[in-house]
Amino acid sequence: MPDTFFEDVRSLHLFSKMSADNFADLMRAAYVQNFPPQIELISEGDPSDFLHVVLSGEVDLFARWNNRETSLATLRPVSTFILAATIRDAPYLMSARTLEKSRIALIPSQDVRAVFDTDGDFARAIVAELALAYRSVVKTQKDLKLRSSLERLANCLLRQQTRVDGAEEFTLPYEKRRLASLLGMTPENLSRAFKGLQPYGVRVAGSQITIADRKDLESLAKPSPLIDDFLV
Amino acid sequence: MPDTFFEDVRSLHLFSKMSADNFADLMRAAYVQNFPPQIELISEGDPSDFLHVVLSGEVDLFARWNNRETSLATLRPVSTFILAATIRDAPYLMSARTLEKSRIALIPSQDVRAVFDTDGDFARAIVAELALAYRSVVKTQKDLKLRSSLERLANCLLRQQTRVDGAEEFTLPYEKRRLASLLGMTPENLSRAFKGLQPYGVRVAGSQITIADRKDLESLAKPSPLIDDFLV
DNA sequence: GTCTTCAATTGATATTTGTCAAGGACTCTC
DNA sequence: GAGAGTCCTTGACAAATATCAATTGAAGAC
Repeated sequence: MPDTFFEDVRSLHLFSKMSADNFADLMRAAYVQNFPPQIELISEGDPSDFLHVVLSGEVDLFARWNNRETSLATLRPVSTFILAATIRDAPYLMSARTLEKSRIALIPSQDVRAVFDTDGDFARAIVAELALAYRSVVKTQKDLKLRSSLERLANCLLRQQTRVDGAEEFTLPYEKRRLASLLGMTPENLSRAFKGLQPYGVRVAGSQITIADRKDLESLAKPSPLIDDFLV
Repeated sequence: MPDTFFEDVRSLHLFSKMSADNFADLMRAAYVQNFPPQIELISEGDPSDFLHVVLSGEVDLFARWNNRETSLATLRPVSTFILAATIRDAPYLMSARTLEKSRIALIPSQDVRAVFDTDGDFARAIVAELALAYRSVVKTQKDLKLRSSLERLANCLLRQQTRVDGAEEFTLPYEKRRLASLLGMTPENLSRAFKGLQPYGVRVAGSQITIADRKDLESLAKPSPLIDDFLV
């Protein structure tokens, strides 16, 4: 094995409580690969041969239909993806591409399923992970169906500000056109939405965002823990 | 216990493989209640005290924000709901109301979590259920973000036709305004969308739908197993 | 430095979707 | 069968969002 990515993987909630033996079993057939940016790691519809773990870099999950494309999530280290497909032994519903140079650990799906069948702790960890993922998608769906694009952007900025401990000024974690896609709008509309937030004290300079008065922005955004809080 | 709803519950994938003892434990504290139509069973934000099982009738899962409301799913017997909240001991993300007179079994969440911690089979069944639910929401999200409302309706009709074994004529399973909400549009727009499907051979009379030529409608809808197939 | 490239923005316009108000169709009750 | 209630539909209009084309702006290559 090139180096000890073991530690990184083991540190994930998903793997931290399982027995050492079972973890070793999982890691035996796993391997790590480095990918350049803009590589399509998996394509929707493919059989789910591997559970993926982002060790470094950044990965975009997206979906295509009828020549259209939309981003569904962005993954940063250390996190797994395509867990549900692996568990159900079903085809991927999303495609994934690297956004930057990334190290990805690949764990054969059949090993995951085998250990899952014998290790209760692992099964419980998977449950917790899936329940979290499920709730996260439900929140996104509420965001999409209940809010206008301006409101979605406002709440997205507030969430990001919370993530950086409330700093008045911060950097957008995504390219703007991908942010637009994540929020379910076009890049052009995102530009206009940023302008639409100026009256609420939002200043934009490149990817630098300044929120002059959080309360002011909240009066428009009306953030709700049942949509915007990651952990609830 | 009033009668043997045990059998109905036990027949669910979720409970069919767990040990008889553990199932009995779960059922000991469970009870069944009959509700009239239009009763709000649970409200988003409430603590998840019970795992619910629809034994008969019909239940609507919906969400509210800022005086707006949207339907997220409709449940028919026999199925559970609010599993993820129960598992994570987190507040409900959706509200639920009966649409008709319904019998609901209520299983205390703490019992579910307790058995889940000790019964590996139950934990694995929950994993399978959650993975399915997760994938189902992801598909809905793809539907919402990648398709126009006309395309969503077209695919919804094709899915329904598949559900009734391809019959040319069938009945809509929902009230139209709730269908509109499920599809993320207004009732007015749903009416217009039905008209927009006339050129593709869709005939509407009340809740009776006739699809003259499935191929024709598919040329517009472009259904994809990765969005429209329930089991994939 | 200049050039190239690509993302981001802007303006003009088209399409989609929502809103409001009115009317029609249906069921239910009495 | 008349009336009330509800859902659905329709039309006119308004708002939101997308599209297309052109321009600006910033980062890297040379």
